[in-house]
Amino acid sequence: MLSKLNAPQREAAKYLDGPCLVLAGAGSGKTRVITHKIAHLVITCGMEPRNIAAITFTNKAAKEMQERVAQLMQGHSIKALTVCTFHALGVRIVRQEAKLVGLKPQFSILDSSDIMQIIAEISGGADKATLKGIQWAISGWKNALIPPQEAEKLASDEITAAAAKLYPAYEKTLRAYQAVDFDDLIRLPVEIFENHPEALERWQNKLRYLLVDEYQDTNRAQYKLLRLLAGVRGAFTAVGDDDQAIYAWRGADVENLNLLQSDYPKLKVIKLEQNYRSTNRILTAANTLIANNTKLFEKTLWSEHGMGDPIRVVMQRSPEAEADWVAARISAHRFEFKTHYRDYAILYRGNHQARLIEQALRNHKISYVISGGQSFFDRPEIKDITCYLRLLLNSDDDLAFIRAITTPKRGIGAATLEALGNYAGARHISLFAAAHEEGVAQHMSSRHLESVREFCAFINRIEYRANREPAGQVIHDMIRAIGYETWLFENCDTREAETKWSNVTDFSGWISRKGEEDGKTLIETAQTIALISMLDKEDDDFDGVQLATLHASKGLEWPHVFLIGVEEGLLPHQSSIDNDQIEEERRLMYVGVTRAQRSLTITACEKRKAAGEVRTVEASRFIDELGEGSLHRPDRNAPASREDAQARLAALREMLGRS
DNA sequence: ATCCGGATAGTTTTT
DNA sequence: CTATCCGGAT
Repeated sequence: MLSKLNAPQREAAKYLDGPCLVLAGAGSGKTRVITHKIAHLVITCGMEPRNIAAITFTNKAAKEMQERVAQLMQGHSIKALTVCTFHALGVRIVRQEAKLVGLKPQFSILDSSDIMQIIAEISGGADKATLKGIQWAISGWKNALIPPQEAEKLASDEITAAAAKLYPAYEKTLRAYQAVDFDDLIRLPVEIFENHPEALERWQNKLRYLLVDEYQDTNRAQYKLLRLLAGVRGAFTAVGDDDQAIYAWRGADVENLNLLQSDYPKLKVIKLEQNYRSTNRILTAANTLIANNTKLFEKTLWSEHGMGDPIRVVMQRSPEAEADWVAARISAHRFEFKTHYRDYAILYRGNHQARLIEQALRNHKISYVISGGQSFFDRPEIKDITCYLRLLLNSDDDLAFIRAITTPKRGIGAATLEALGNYAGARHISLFAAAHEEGVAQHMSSRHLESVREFCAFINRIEYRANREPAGQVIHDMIRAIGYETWLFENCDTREAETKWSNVTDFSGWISRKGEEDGKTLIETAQTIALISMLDKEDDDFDGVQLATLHASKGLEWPHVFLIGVEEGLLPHQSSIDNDQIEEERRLMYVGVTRAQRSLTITACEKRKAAGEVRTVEASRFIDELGEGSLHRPDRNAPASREDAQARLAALREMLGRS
């Protein structure tokens, strides 16, 4: 079973005598260790899959893990195995134990735009930046398990003071809507387990072995949850890499690595240093770079892939020249080495850098894909539909009620909703419930009340069907009944409406399929969508150069990587220089460098526009920190090398051939 | 509802 | 400086 692992990997997969921390360097096969450990637990140790949970941070990682376990354990049913994100596990816990925290099992999960809306309402019209700051502060407190009373003491500036003041009202509003935010999905399980030992025991008994991926990204609340679930037995394996901790700014606490050691003195620490991804030249540079950080655990990556080519460091005059150079180089390189566009990635510090690159790639007729961007579920047309689903699940969800009842327009306007809202507020009930009461008739015209009640009756009818009939049929009928398609084409220009409508049909088709696969009703299917960020319709076979921020590149790899804008002020970013956060920036650089399998090209500009004026900028200190021995710095003024000349000729030929 | 002008910020982002 | 966002005015 474990024969395909190297020695430390095998040790990590087999070790079951207590808590285990696997320090898995970049490209060292951490997913392999996790999947093999699961297989080992089930096949060799006879453990039930239902008692094992593997926890990841992203849906993508969860999905990959699931596929790889399935592949590894063909012939074993792993249906009951838990492979999900922290938040998905949180949802399961809170849904099952909902009444312990005063929620109904079908509570709504609000996304960040819903939350902005709530904060805007309870703060009584602050500007957008302030709203964001407040949301940020409250989220931070929740992730650090700081209750409202304590938050007040911690408030240091105007915004955090405002946030602390609004925190209780914010919580109250969420509860009134029978809703939770993402942070609650971690915080509430912790609260449940701390206050209800019997619930904790139930879950400890169910999840007897835990595997945590990307452990360095955990925040306080997540660590607490892990510790509660693992209990005194400490039956868990945490896999992570302190050198790839790049999310401190959103609450991830590398200190959790230290805590693991102090909380579990018997912690077994296993290092994975053999890399299966990159050439030794790249690894040496990465090792040399990261040695500049003060470190908890020393690691030295090595591989059997030979020395490889030196890292190419190229200076350009301007960001425009840089973008053009990279595009030209990829074009030539692909032609010369008969590679595919998908073998290349261009990585950068900030999203704005993608613009020039996109332009240059278009000029060179190079196809590309940008990772990140707006998630499918954030699109307005999809939110319109999901609000109907939220309302079907939870009629107390006033945000969903308002959006659904006004989209498409059905003659219910602000005045009617305000009257309904006032009545509901006075009686401490939801808008939906208020519409059903007799008393509300005195606050609005019968014509308006009639429309509201008609809408509610419609929702009730759909809800009845959503609990019984196949998901696909009900959602299809619902979308048709509300006249969404017609409304789209009346309110957008044709092109836009077509795109939006196609997104809606994609969505409804996806719900259909999902419902069919799991043999579930619309109600049951709808419960699972809040946490899914993308429809997995990423075409793996699309041949395009990958554009990604360094953050988004973590966990991915490409044969040829271009790291652009490697300048003081950008990478490391100026604000990180100012705030003494160079080490995190260095880890970001480290992540970028270790994405490359065969070749790495680093570019920097001599001049860059900042705040309007063109400034002379310096190459990043991180370039020097890679070690001169790993680098090749072609002199811009020297005659082009034979290789370069050939490449250029090849590119030229290709362009001529195409046009 | 829609358009225009002024103000404002211009890291990283998943769930 | 410039893109975006918000608010005010039509």
